[in-house]
Amino acid sequence: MPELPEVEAVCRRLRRDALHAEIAVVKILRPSVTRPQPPRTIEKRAAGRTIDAIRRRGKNILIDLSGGEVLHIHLRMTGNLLVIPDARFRSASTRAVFEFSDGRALVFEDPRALGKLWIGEDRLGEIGLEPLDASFTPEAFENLAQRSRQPVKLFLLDQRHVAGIGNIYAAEALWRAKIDPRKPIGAISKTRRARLHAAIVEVLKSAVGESYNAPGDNFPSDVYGREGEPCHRCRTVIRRIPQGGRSTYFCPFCQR
DNA sequence: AGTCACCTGATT
DNA sequence: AATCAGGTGACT
Repeated sequence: MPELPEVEAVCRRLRRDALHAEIAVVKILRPSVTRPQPPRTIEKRAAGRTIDAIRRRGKNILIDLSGGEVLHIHLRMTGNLLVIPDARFRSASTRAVFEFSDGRALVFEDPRALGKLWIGEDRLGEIGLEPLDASFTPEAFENLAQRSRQPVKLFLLDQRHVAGIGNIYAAEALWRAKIDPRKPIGAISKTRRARLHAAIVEVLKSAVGESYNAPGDNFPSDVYGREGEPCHRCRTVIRRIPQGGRSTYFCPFCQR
């Protein structure tokens, strides 16, 4: 599921469904998802508390509990968080259950079990700018960009610069801005970097709405996953290349 | 900047 | 059987 737009959609649904709920019992069904924190720590410290607020920072979900505790969740590749009407309806990929006192439950679903849950300690580290905040101005982006020599695609995936962009939206934003993903970001013209800034905001904003209405899998894509298919602008065949151990999709004609 | 590790499931 | 996957952290 999750890049910023999907994580934001999860947060909005949780605000709708889970706010003010009281957590009665917590069950970590797959201990590895809390590593290196012992599952018991979460089970004990979250039980009996009320959900006061849901926040998002990049792709991280922060759930404020009564008494000042904070539950942190990262969905990684295949995680999802949702409220189910009956705590007994969990599936084979349910990795943690937060049973509410009214019988409903907040469940952490994750087929691959790569996601992470922990309580307490803030591990956000050197997290970057929040791309949908007013603080993400063209100037703020320009200041980061002009002094980096990283290939622009890798720069966008690096959460220390801008938080929340992943493999799909990095590809989509670069396609929109007509930039070669391999080019060092510091070597791109100021004009094109401004176009990239705008493309990032546009792509993320439009995806937030879509993913709230269609929870799950549908993401809009002009290039991502379209290797061998024609570019929507110029009909050139979309290419796939490895970058940083992952696939980058781009149009070799438009993006130069 | 590349490679592996963490995991499972879908697809070739 | 091999490769790929919307992520990231620890290595080299």
